[in-house]
Amino acid sequence: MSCSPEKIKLIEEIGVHFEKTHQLAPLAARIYVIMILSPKEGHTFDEIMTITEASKSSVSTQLNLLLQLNKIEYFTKPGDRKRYFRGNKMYLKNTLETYLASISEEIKVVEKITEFNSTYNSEKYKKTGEVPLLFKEYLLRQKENLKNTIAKISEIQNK
Amino acid sequence: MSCSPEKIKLIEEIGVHFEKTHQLAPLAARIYVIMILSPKEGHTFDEIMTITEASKSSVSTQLNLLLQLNKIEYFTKPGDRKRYFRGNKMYLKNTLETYLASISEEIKVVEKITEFNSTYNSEKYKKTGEVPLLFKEYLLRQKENLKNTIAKISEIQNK
DNA sequence: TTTTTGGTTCGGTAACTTCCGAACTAAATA
DNA sequence: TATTTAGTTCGGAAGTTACCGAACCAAAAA
Repeated sequence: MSCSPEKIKLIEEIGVHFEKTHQLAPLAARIYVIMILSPKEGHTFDEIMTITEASKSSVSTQLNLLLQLNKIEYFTKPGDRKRYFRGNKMYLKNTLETYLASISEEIKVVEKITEFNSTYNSEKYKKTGEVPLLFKEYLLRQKENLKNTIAKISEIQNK
Repeated sequence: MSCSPEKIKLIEEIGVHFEKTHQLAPLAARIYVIMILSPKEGHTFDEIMTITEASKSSVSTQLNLLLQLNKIEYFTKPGDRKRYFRGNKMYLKNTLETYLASISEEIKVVEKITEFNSTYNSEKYKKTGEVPLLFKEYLLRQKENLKNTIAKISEIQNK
């Protein structure tokens, strides 16, 4: 059940990326990558320990965190006490929904900034006013793009 | 030169947001917000110390970091040794360019994941293949959206 | 009933981040 | 020439994060 050198390399590489994009601890990010790069049969707790070379307690904590965040899921087999972990089937949709939430946040922030500047720094705002507007329009287009994509994915996954 | 309660509230509120979205230390994030919410005349080193209630050394370090990151700039007045700090006129454009870089990164990551899964987990990939494709299309549309917005902003700012 | 399996929980620690104070510097002023 | 101004730089303290080992627990197996 050990990993090919190629997979090990990807786990580290994409792991670093996921630390920032998903705001996860290094170990959690690596586990998440393993789940995404693994077949539907999933991995057991022990396999994850071996692949990550991390301790039992750390694996337990981070697995439970990922479960709670809905990034991974597990299934069991009859007459087998072990849990088999894999990426949540909805993980890309969940990712997009997280993006949607943060875009909405960002739109609010931009609105607060432009509102403040247009009332308290009006002479500054007059000169640069168009740029914040273009920025906001960009954010709104992106929000639409996200909503449409989420809708399309829902359509596929609910059929 | 002290701040209105409204501005103080915004500095903290948007500051927390900027810590994550711009990957800045708390103090750096707050200084950046101050710059964005301030008139074109900018603020001096001492004013920033008073508003943030931070030490000289911390303000110095974080100001230089923000300058290096091109998020803020300063100007001087003849016969006045002080520097006047303000948000970089290009800060929204710079923000979008950072977004563009990370989108391009993300596209690469998604490509690596789908490539790996389609060769090593082909049976898994067959069932979920459409979703990663939609995801990638979403990223490409977003990249276009970003590039167009950056172009529009450049047009305004270079005129 | 004892042991093994498949974990969880807790206390601590090592490493990293963030900030501060004190000493320093270079230019301007007295 | 001495002092003030406008910062910079360095060593370290305090707080936070990420991980580990050891003790623990509940269910199943021996």
